[in-house]
Amino acid sequence: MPSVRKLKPVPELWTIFQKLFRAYGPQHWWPAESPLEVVIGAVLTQNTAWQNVERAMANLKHARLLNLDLLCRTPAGRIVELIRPAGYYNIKARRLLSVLNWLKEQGGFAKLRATPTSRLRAGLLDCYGVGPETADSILLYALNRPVFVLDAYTRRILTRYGLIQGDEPYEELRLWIEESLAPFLKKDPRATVRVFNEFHALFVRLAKTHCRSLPRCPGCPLNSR
DNA sequence: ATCAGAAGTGGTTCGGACAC
DNA sequence: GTGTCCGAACCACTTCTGAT
Repeated sequence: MPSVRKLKPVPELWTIFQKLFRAYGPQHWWPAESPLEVVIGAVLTQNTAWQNVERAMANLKHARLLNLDLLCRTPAGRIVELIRPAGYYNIKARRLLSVLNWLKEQGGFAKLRATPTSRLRAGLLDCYGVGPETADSILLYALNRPVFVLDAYTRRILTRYGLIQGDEPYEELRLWIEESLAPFLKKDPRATVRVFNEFHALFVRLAKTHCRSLPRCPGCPLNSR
C-alpha cells in the first residue's frame, strides 16, 4: 500500500542540471524543423528509436505531406505505408490523425498561441494515443510552454540519485520538478522553456550513456553522489 | 568472434476487478 | 453508477545470453 506523500521542492535538481550541462553542453533539441514535425515526431517516437522516426519523417517529407491540412485529408492507409519504419504503424497512424485533427479543429498552431497551457494540455490528453509524456513533449518543444517533460529516463535517474522513490504519479513528479527549479528561473517563461528543454535532453543523454538499465557508473557526471 | 534466439525496453489503450 | 488500479496487449528495436 503506497503511503500518501508529497515531495518537497529541493535545490539539488538545479545542481544536477548544472553538472549535466557542464559535462555535456547544449543538446540542441528538438531535432525538427517545425512545430508540426515536433508533433509528428512526438507520436512516432513512442517506443521507437529516433533513427527510425527520422526515416518515417523523411517518407512524409518526400511525399510532400508535412502539412497539417494535407495530412488530415490523407487516408490512414497511406499514412501507415509512409510511417512504417517507425513501427506500430497501424496504431501510430490512428494516434497521429487523432492529434492532427484536434490541431486542425483548434485552427492550427497560430491560433493556439492565446490558449492557456492548462487547456492545451487537457485537449492534447483527450486525443487518442496522447498520454502525459507525449502531451508535455508537444507543449514544450512545439508550443514553447514551460512544462517539464517527465520520462522513464528522468524517473530512473532521480530514483538512483535518491531524490524520489520512483513510483510517484506522473503529475506529482512533474509539478515537483517544476517547483524545485522555479526559484532558479525567476518566473522568466523563456528561460524556463530553455532550461526545461535542455534538462530533458541532458537526462536522455545521461540515461543513454551512464544511467542505463544496467548502470555504467564510472565517468558519470553525477557519480559523486 | 560470430551468430541466433531470448529478454528487455518504451508509452499508451483497453478491459476486468475492486472499492466506494 | 463512478472512479481507481492493475495487467495484458501492441510492435520494432536494442541488448543480453548462450551455443558454436
